Order: sequence, then structure tokens, then C-alpha cells
Amino acid sequence: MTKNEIADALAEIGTLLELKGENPFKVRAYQAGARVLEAIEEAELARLIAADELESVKGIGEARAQKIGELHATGQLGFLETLRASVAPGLVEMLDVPGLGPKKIRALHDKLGLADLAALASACRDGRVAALDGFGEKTQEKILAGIAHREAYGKRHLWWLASEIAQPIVEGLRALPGVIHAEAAGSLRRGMETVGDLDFVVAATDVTSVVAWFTTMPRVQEVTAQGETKASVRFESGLQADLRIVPEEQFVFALHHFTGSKDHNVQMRQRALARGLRLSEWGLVAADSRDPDGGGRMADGGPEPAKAAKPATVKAAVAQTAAEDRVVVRTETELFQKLGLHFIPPELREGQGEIEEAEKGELPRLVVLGDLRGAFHNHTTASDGRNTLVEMVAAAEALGWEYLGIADHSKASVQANGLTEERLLAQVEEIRKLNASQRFKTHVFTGTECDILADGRLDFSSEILGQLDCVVVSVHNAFSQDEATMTARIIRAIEQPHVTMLGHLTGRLLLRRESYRVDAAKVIDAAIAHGVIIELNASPWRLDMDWRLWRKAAGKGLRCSINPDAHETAGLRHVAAGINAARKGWLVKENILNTQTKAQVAKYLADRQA
DNA sequence: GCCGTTTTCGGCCCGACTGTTTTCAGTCG
Repeated sequence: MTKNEIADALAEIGTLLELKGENPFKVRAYQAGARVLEAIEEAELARLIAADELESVKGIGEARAQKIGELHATGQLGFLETLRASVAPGLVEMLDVPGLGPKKIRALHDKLGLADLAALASACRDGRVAALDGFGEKTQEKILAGIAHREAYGKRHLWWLASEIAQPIVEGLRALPGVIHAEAAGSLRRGMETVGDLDFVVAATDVTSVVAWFTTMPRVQEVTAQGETKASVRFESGLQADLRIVPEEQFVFALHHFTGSKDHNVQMRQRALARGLRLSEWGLVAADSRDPDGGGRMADGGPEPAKAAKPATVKAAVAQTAAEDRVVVRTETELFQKLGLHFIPPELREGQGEIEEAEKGELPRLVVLGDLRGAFHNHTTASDGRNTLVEMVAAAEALGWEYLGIADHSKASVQANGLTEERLLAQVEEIRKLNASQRFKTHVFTGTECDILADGRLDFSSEILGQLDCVVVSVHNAFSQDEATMTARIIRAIEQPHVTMLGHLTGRLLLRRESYRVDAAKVIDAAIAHGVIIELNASPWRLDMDWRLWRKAAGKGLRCSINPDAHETAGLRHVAAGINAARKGWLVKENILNTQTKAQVAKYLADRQA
């Protein structure tokens, strides 16, 4: 069984245990285990299992090491089979309904015998749900609406499109009277390739007017929550947006908190506790301000009367602390400093070792958009692009780029109007003339996006490829090959002479099409061995190779090129999405070809072709 | 189920909002 399949199995165990009402910490342990596994490489997992060292991984103990080993070796796990048999499969689907969690689902199942969404909807319609203890009319209505809109509510959204929606909202918030700061937080700020919802954090003096503006924005279909410090709305598209409003002194804490990720926040709070501090979105206070009884809830019957002394929450502690005694923090940099850390850029806050590196002061100086001096892998009307060569170069010049690499499709990509040898050589001539004319400051590098044929041969001969500045090779057909065949095919392609870089490693289209099956680690090793670059395809629908693979790959010596794969002039701007992904992959300027000057790039390409 | 720069047992991040209740459980992020 592959690593990801094992991670899925662990996550499924967590979900099933949750539905059974198991200890929540045990549930969390399985979910955390799944994430830990996702961060390990396939080969590394095999090595750890073989060496019996799985338990040395933080977050994996004896029980899970055994289960992972069994799944890896046999693809099966008796424990999981038994668990599956004991939980009606329809209950898992119910977790997708907003407002329904494990407790309520268990009540619906135990008391009304409901085992799937159809039965649940039916029970809502005839009023049986509202009659249950702990349920009511409103809950029943919400469940029905949730089932009806389940698909839209559960959908994730491309970062690029979500960002286009979020930007005017941030600007609108900043323009409101009484608003001091407003920022988009959440996975959008972390630069995730897709986001589930939008988060906004605002510092303001007048809460009600901000909430009123937010809940009446255009296209808001439903206000799902509205309180003194927060509001949530759902747009017609199903996208949800959350707003938090805090006093100015708390803005940094709230911004950090709502930027997340969850794993990062948990680690930050644990770190604060280890230093005698408590951290929340409300502030940073001494840990001994905790309620002496150990919590806010008093389940026991005998609370002594005079116990108003110590506040139970960070929020209360902040409120009770005299202004001059609070830990004052004005920027996120200061917040990290208070916990003995260097500033951690939002893109790195995934709980995957960034805190350890920040403690040592060894976080990389991540690449920024301004580092890019040009870009490769761009199409024109010669194949399936929508703008001519001249239009594309003019757009690159307007972006201030020193160079632009053209890579139209090759003849095997008939669906994309791929170029024959004759048409390609004619384009090369056209580009040489354009460069010679000095009409644009931007230099054009010739090239192709040459198809990797089903058997790993290339669509053009090496004689043709040798006449180009830059050769991108990509898979565009026979997607259903098995992993071994596909991997061997790609490796054969990059072993051939004149190949500069590999295009979109997995062929995925985010939220639309799965990757083809390929062993990324083997391709990465082969690329390094042959001095071939792997592109970070910056199309917001691709972002391929995935950011999760870059940190380790770059550490082994793999070079990157951030390629817009633009099919029109507006597509050149997609490099910004590629920069996000590169930053999430811990990449620095030096890892990336197109941060270099025209002269450096020209020399690099000439050396490759020699 | 996992974990230990106080710990091998007893904790485990923290808080807001809703709905259904009259003091709080459940859900969500």
C-alpha cells in the first residue's frame, strides 16, 4: 500500500472513531498521524519500516507504527475492517452537513435509526428531528438546507479565484470609518493552492458598522453567524467568508491566529505554555493566570462562593491585566520574538518544522515576485495560445521582464495545434528577426513544449531540439499508464540530449482532474542526475510540481523554473501563484532559473546545448 | 493514542456562536 493510501486509512480510522464517540484525543492522534505520514517521502517510509524506526517519528507511537507496518506490508488492517463494519457508511457523509458533528449524528442514528442522508432529509421533513432532545426547529431547517447545498458548501476554491474575490473585500473593509487595520488571513494568506473559505481580520473602533457592511455585501446569500466580535456569510457560489473584529491591541494576535494553520497554532501555543505563557487570538499572558480549578467549566456541584479571583481565559486575563502589564506586541515579528523565534512567513506556517528552524534562525530567505526577471514555457497563436508572439513579448516587456521563453506545443499534440518541424523552424527564424530588430527590450528565447510520447521518446529529433534555446518536455497523452510505465517513460525522456526542463510533472488540474500516476521521487533523482530542471508550473489550475515536494528536492540539488504556461498575455501574471507555491516549498532565489539575469540564463542554456 | 528541558501518568490549544436551554453542550475554526 502506498504512503498516501495508508494516510487515508489512518484518517478514516480517526473519522470512524469520532463517530463512535471515542476519546477525542485518540481521534486527534489518528488525524495527526495521517498528516505526519503525508509529510514523509515514500522511500523514507519504506526505509523507516524496514529499519523498525517508525516510532522515532514524532507523532507516531507503538500502536500506530504497528498499524502502518501492517498496512504497508499487506494493504489490509483487521482493526479498520472491524471498525468499518461497526459504523453505517452513511454516517460519514453526514459529517459534511454544517452543524452536524459526531455527537448529533450519533443521536440521530441511535434514537431515530437514521443511517444515511436520504433518511435524514426525510426525518427532517416530517418533523422527527426537531422533536429530539437537543434538537429544534432551527436545527432541523439548517440540516435540510445543508443537505440541499452540500456539494456547493463542501467545494474548495482555487487560490487565484478566491484571491480575486477577497481583494475588494479587504479594500472595502479598510475604507470603512473606524477601521484601523484589515487583512485577509487563513489559507489564502498562507498561499495554499486551494482554499475552503475566506478569513478576514479587522481592527476597528466600531464593531457594529463593520459587521453591518460585511453581512450586506453583494452576493451574500446567507448570514450564518453574527455576534459581537465575528460574523460569517455564505455567498451564492457556496464560498463562506468569516470576519473577526478585535481592538487594535489584539490585531496581531488575531491575525496570527486566523492565519494558522491549525498545526502551526497548536505548536505555537504549546511553545508558549512551555515558557510559562498562554497564547490565544486575544493575547499573550502569564500561564499562572489560569483559573485555580483548572478550567472554566464547573461540572462538580460544589463551587465555593469566593472564586472570582483568577480569570479562566486568556481573553479575561487580558481584560483584567492593567495596560502596562500586558505583553505588548505590535507586529507578528515581535510576537515570534516573544517566543524566541525568528519571523515565520505565512506560507511556511504549516506545522512542518518551521518552528524548529525559526528557533535556530535558519529559515530561508524565500523568493519574492520581484526576484523574477523573465519566464519560460509560454504559448502563442502558433499553437493553442490566444495572443501572437509580438503581443506576448509586449506584455512581458510591460512586466519589466528581461526575457521571455516561448514553448509552443509539438506536432503530436494535434488537439493543441502542435507545430511541425517546419513551422517550429519558421518560428525560430521569426524570433531571431524580432530579437535582431530590437523592437522590444525583452529578449525572446526560442523553444518548444515537446510531447513525451507514450514510450518515452520525444516528438522532435535531437537534431531539431539542438537548434532551440530551451526545450520543455511534457506528457499530454496516455494518462492512464500505470505508475511504473509512466515513471520509466518520463525518465527516458529527460535522459535524452537537449532537454532543458520537465513540464508539469503530474498533469493534475486542481479540483478538476487527478494526477497521472508517477513516482515523483524517482523522477526527481533522475532530473538531478541529468541536470534537468523541473518546472513549477504556475498556472493556478496546476501548481505542479506540488509545493510539498520542493523543500526536499531542492535540498538534494534539484533546480526549479517558475513557468506561467501562459496561453494569453494575462496568463503571464500567473507567476505570482507560482511564487506562492515556491515559497511554500521553502525555495530561495538561488533555486530558480528565472531569477537570473538574461546573460546568466543565456550562458546556462548555451552550456546545456553544447 | 501520544508524549516528557518539571512528567512513564495525566494531561492533551483556545475561544466564539448557536440553539436549546435556563446554565450549557455541540460545533466550528
